[in-house]
Amino acid sequence: MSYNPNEIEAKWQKKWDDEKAFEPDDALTRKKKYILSMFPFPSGRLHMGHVRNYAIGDAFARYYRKQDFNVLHPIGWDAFGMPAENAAIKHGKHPKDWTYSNIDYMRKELNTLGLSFSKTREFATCDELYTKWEQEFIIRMFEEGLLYRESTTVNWCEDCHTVLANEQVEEGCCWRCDNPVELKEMPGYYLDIIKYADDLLGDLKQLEGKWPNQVLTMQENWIGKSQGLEFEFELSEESKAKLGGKFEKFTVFTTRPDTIFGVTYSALAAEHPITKYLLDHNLLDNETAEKIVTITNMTEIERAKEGKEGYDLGLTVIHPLTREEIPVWTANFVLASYGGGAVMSVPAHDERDFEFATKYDLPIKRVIAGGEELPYTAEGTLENSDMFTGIPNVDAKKEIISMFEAKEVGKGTTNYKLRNWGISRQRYWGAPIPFVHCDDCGLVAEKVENLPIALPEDVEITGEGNPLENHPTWKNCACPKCGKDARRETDTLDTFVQSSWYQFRYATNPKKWNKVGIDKEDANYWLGVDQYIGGIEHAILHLLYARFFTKVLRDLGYHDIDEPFENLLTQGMVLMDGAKMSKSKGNTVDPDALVEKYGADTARLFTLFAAPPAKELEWNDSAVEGAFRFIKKLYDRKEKVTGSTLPNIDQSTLSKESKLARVKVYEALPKSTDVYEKTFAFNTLIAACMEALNALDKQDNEDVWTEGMYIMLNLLEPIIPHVTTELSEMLFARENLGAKLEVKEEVFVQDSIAYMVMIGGKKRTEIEMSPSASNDEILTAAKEAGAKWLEGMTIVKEIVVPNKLVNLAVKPA
RNA sequence: GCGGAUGUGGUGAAAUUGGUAUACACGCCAGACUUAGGAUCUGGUGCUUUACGGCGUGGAGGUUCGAGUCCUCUCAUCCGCACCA
Repeated sequence: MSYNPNEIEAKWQKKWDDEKAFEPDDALTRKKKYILSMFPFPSGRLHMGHVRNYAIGDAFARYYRKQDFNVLHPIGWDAFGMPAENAAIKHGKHPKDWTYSNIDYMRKELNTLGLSFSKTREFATCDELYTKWEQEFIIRMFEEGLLYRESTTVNWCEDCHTVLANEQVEEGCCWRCDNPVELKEMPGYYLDIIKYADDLLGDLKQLEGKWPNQVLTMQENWIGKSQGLEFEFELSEESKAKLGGKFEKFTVFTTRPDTIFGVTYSALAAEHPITKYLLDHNLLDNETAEKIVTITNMTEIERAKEGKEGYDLGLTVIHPLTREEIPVWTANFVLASYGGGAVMSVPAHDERDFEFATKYDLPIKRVIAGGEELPYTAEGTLENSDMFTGIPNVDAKKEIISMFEAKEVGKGTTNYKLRNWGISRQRYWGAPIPFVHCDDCGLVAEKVENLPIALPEDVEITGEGNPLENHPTWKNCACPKCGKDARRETDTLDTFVQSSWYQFRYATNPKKWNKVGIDKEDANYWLGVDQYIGGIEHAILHLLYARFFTKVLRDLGYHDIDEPFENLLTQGMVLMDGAKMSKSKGNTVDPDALVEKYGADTARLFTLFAAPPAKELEWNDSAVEGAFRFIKKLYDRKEKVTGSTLPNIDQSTLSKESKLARVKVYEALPKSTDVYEKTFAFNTLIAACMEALNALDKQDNEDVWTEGMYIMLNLLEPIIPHVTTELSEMLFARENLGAKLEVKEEVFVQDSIAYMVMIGGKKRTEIEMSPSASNDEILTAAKEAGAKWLEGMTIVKEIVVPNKLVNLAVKPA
């Protein structure tokens, strides 16, 4: 019978379902592995990126099950988000219906791939039961002061009609729709991720060697910790008067306190309160005021393109050490969002300040010796710095900070580039933020017993405004505190909140899902995820938020885990003709069609064979054919197997070809361990199996065939589970799939060993030696064989590498 | 600018970590079988040279008996961050 993938695959998928073959043990006693591929957004159809992601995860899960681990390998749906609303606008379908019907369809697609998911732990993040617990966490965070509401400048995407977190802005554009982001002043909810910045940064060390360096560095840069001095510039008496006595001073932050004697001006952001005051009270000439307003309306990216711009504000401050009067400017490169929106400017030792000072003819004062040219930003010794002159700048940093602290006019501080996480979205299809606005009590958290605060279903999704805001009655409620009429918050949570704790939800036994959000014992047993697999695009977004949530939930007592994902594998993209597959480019391959034509095993084999998982995978139709051919060949060779268990083979009776076949088979075996536990190079494991099959084909010993297939089917089961299980059942009653296989060293013992003979560093000839030959015998034979090349030469050095080669270093005699 | 990675046949890629470079697969070439072949099977396939040989892992040096692998410099490509004071 020839290979019929569809029949075989349907048969085993049903059997696995019936047997509930992939449910983890409820008893948390065995050693465990938690294997997780990032869950999909239910967009409607699976794409090849999903196939790759889940094929990799499934191989790990199946491998560790074979090693007797209690394996948790769950799947679910990251189900809230914009596309559901967009679909509603376009097709008039309710986001909820759209989402759940997509889930049903994609679940079927995943089923046809034969993935070994636990089916009892599946959930969608839009399930009300999931929302319920998430809202509880949010309320707890509010109670702990980790969550707050404030009105500030936010990133606004007009296309998506919502606010975006800093992490969701890529080169000034929306991460989802690529629309340029605008700045807007509006209230929002924030999680104090900065409070955890040090923890998030420090624990990256734990992940070294287990996460890709690239991701670790990206997170480190994103957190952007820098240490320096914070101090205050006191305004001159004249300036205080000009500002109506509203301001006495302002705070600046610098990482270069060692250059403080070189300060020749100070610069404020256009959004700085003092700049604002001057604008609001018409204290600037019209032209300057207009220009500053223009700057305020520009994004940071636009400002950067614009070049350095600034205006003298007509104010002065007193230098804290020299007591000199220094002019105050506003400058477009001073960021309102960092370090208080004000800087001390040292043009001699900072490139930006230098450029600015040169443009506006401001004084430049050198205070660090070294190099000819200014600005000089490297290390050196202080000059023109009063009592600190002559001190190396590295030491001066510390001394100057100490001096400020002693005088109580400043202090050493740490600043982060990381901004607090804005989690509110002005959209319908998300988890409602469980707060209430009361005229008397202010912002009040909903009572936990009232959770979940569910979305109303009778909404009109038009794309205009926030449907919750527009709903006639939903937002009316009683204040949880005083009982008076109050208004429900109509913002919903960022979808990244859901994906920040889903790994704990899977770990919680579904029997407890009604009672708890996260079960501590379950979480402590299953977490961290032993192998997490997903796209590099989440290097900062999801992976940073999930790390943050893990630490917060730990501190709130839900579990004791520090890091959610122990090992991270970032898979490469699937490409076609060098470009990412996408509907708009029309260069997609439909997984359904692929499975239909070749079967899931071929789809899986190809994606794992064509490139190592971290690299990009270039689609290649003929290579898919090649994968299919290999499986067919494997299937056809069932005829060669005569035994039904692992045979005992007398090595001495075998032909050279049979011996070689055994060597190839037993080389593939340890490769498997290596690949799953160290290198993740599935392509090399598959290649090793192909070599073994090729070598088996060159001989005809039945026992060697039986042994070879017994082992190979075991090794290939995590990759091509259907055909291997089918063959294993036919040939070995599935005994080999769970068998503990061990390398038989005698297989590698050779009758004779081929030594390469190198003379003068070049490969010249080969000699056959008995394994028992001494170094002297080998050398003698080598010299004899290489006599032709040794003529007229003196041997300087003789090297024998056991079982490998002889190298004779020579020079002309 | 800062940071991270990657450079090996026509292509995707290997190389037990310093020991026969190009395994495995795709493609290509030749042959077999076939009414036919875009099916299947067999063999070949780094470059160069008539040959002996020579040259080959982005480039240039170095260490070593021996370097894709280690060191120094350099070039190119990709990715991330980007006025963070």
